[in-house]
This record gives sequence, structure tokens and C-alpha cells, in this order.
Amino acid sequence: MATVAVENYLKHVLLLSDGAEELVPMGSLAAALAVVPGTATAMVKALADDGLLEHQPRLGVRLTTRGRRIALNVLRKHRLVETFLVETLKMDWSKVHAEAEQLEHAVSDEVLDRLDALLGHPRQDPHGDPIPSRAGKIDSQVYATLATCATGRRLRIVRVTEQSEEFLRFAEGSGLRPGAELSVTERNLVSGLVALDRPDGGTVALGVAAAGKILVEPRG
Amino acid sequence: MATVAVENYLKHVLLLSDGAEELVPMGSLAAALAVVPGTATAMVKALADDGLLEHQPRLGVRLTTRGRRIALNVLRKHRLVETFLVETLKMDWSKVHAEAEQLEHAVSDEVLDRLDALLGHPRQDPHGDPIPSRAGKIDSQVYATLATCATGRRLRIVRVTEQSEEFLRFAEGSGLRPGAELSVTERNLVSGLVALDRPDGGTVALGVAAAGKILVEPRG
DNA sequence: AGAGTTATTTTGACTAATCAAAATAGTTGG
DNA sequence: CCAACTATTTTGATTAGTCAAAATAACTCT
Ligand SMILES: [Mn+2]
Ligand SMILES: [Mn+2]
Ligand SMILES: [Mn+2]
Ligand SMILES: [Mn+2]
Repeated sequence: MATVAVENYLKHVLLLSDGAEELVPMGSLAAALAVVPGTATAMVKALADDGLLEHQPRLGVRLTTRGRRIALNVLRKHRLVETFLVETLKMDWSKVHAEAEQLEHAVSDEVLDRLDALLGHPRQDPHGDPIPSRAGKIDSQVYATLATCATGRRLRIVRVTEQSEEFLRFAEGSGLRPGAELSVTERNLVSGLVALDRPDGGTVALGVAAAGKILVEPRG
Repeated sequence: MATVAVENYLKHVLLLSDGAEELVPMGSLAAALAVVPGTATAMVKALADDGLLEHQPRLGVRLTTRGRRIALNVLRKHRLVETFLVETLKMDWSKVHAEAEQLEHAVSDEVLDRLDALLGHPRQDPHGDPIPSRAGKIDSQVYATLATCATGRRLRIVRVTEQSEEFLRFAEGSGLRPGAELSVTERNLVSGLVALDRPDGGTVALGVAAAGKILVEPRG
């Protein structure tokens, strides 16, 4: 079986290679895993020897089919566990990421299947992140963000791509969770400010970097 | 935080020191952890340095208060997880021990509390093993076994102290799970045979070693 | 094209956990 | 009471994963 470290490396390569084809630079990988670059290089060479990813020296890494299969299974565990923690145990969505980071390595495939059934085969986790299917299919639809979408239109939040506890608590407090509706009333790229209107009349202001973490779709 | 290995060592010392006072010999500890004796010695010295247990060279080890506190918490996680897997996920009681062996190290105290509440604060796990309280209290009642109890009396099974999948499947198939009633009709210490009667008229024969794994209490 | 900057790799060292095999202490039977 | 056996400890290696710092390659800008 793959160790915890191996599972984490493979999962992060998957997460950093939006879609699947691009090379992930060693720098991003090392930063995502919170290790120094040399450590990532050493680990990546070992994983390449094991046929789990392809290493193009000085350019980056890409998962092999085997590596991708493992990474998708870990990601499925992570997101189903998050869903379980929120739906069944009523935990706060801001805290489940850290829990799932551990549990994703301890949950067996058998337990995973039963959790999936208990939860009714969910397609998204509490943050709107897509849950890979048992077969390894994952929804890769591209959405606009609050930093890029048209202003004035009625929108629905589909996903919040940022796991940090503080950010999620802020989003929750501002009514910015998946399913919520709103519109962008103003966006000033110079000042970096984005202003939102909620249907309940409330108003929210946030920076363009934070706005980029919130994915939306148009809603008539 | 204690590593997985440390948690396993402390938990096994606790399990091997029925009650709490006796010294656990290094041999038993090494066997329980499936490591060679020298490995156990090395680890035990490190744990003693950290004040988690007391090592009397050539005699054995005993948990300190701190070590015992950690060990009880791990054991509580183990047994509550087993209960969750059987009660909520409907897993077979013969398979949950192996799962819990991993999950006991990945479940946080917060998740533990919520699992406990979800399950209604159970006092025993699916095998009848007592679940330590959050405060670290554990029921240490002593029971007779099918190898030692009086014959002829009506009995109720309270606990099955053997985690192996094969044994538990056998027990299940023979109607020997906690709560089941029965009586010992015959016990021959020479041949090592124990014969049982079930209320439904069924009959079971098993060896005295296996019988010793099944704890019972009298039932009028 | 060369200097400087940045990303990546290499080298050397460390920790936790383990095993194999040799050394030692303790116990026991004649 | 000593030889033999058994349990435990010691010693010397190994593996996985990591960091610090030096070396190297690649890119950028004039
Ligand atoms: Mn993880
Ligand atoms: Mn998520
Ligand atoms: Mn364990
Ligand atoms: Mn149990």
C-alpha cells in the first residue's frame, strides 16, 4: 500500500494539474506539501521509479495512469469524508478539511463504499468540490469566479475553492456558501474591490483575490 | 502528538496489563505488536524517557498516568469506531477490528465526541468490550468464561475477547455473540471439549481454548 | 552575450522505526 | 552450584521522509 506521504504527494499533483495534462512545477508541489524543494525532488524521483508519475527534470511532474488512479481514490475519500462529517456529524464546514486530511489515509475502500451509500452517492462535497466516482471520473466543468464573471447578472455560488478555516468562516458569515444566490454590483480592478448584493438586501465587499476563490454560475 | 507507533505501543501495554498494576513483560509486548524483541526494547526506552511508561529492565513495563491517559483515549477511539462501523455502516463485526486499528489514529477528539453522541454514548463495543469514558474510566468487571463457568446453569454471553476475523465468523455462525443465551452441558478437561446448548435447541461443541475467549454471566 | 535572478537538484545530515544477530542476565534442573 | 536454556538488551544496519545549504541549470534583461 501507498504510505501517507505518497498519497499526499499524488493527491497534490492531481489538484495542481487542473484538468490533467500540464506539468506541475516542483516549486508549487513543494509549497503545497509544505516541504523544502529538495525534499520534493527526492520524493518525486522515488515515485517516478515506482511508475506513479513522470518527472521531467527542471520542468515538473505529471501523474501516470496508475498514479492518477491512486490520487483520485484519495481525493474521493477526502471529499466523501468531508461530506460525512458535515451531513452526518454536523461539523462546521470550516473544520472538516483538516480532519479529512488525516482520515483520507485511514478509510478503507470498503468503508468508503458504505459511507457513499449512507450519504446517497453525493456528487459534491460541502465546499462544492466534485467527488470523483468510484470508477475515477471527476466533473471538470469550468466556472466563472466572482473576480471574472459579468456584473449585474443574477448568480448562484457553486463552489468555494479555499480550504482555510478562517476563509470559510468569513464566507459562512457573509452568506457565501454553495447554493447561495447573489450578484456582483461593482468591480474595481484598480482598487481590487468587489461588491456583492444578496437577495435578502444584504451587501458584501471583498478583495479580488478572495473573490477569485468563489465559483459561480448564471441563474436567471 | 503521539505518532501511530507510540499510540499502538501504549494501547497494547494497557491491554496486556489487565487491571493496571502488573508489569508487562517485553516478550508479550513485542509479540502483541508483531515486532522483534529488540525493537520493543528500543521503543520502550524512548517512551520511558518521554515519561509515558516506566521500564524495569529485564522485568517489564507499566504505564505512567500520562501514558495511561493516552492509551485509554486510543482504546476509546478504537471501540467507538468499531461500534460506529457496525451500528451505522452495518459492517460485519468480524471485520471492524482491522479497520479500527487504522482509524483509531486518525479520528480527532472532536470527531470522537460527535460519534459518541450519534451512537447514544454506548458502554460496550460490538464484541462486548467496555468503552472507556471520556474521563478515562473503564469498566473492569471480571467474568467467568465458557472454559471456567459452572455447567448446567443458564448463561448469557457478555463479551468475546478475540478479534480475529475467522474466530468471529465462527462465533457468529454458532450463535455466540454478546447477548445470546446458552448453557454448558458438558466440559471434559482431558479431551479439552466444551459442549453447549442453545435455547433454540441447537448444540455447539468447541475446544477449551476457544471457550476461554467467551465471557458469560449467570442468567436466571 | 553576459550578469544577475530564480528554480531545481545535489549533497550531507538527521530522526523514527524497524530487523538480524551477538551479548548478557536470569532462571532452572540435575 | 554449575551448565543449559530462555528472555532481554545491545550493536550495527536499513528504510522512509525530512531539512539546510551548496551547486547547477534556466531564464531575463539590458
Ligand atoms: Mn492527507
Ligand atoms: Mn472540500
Ligand atoms: Mn492501531
Ligand atoms: Mn472490539
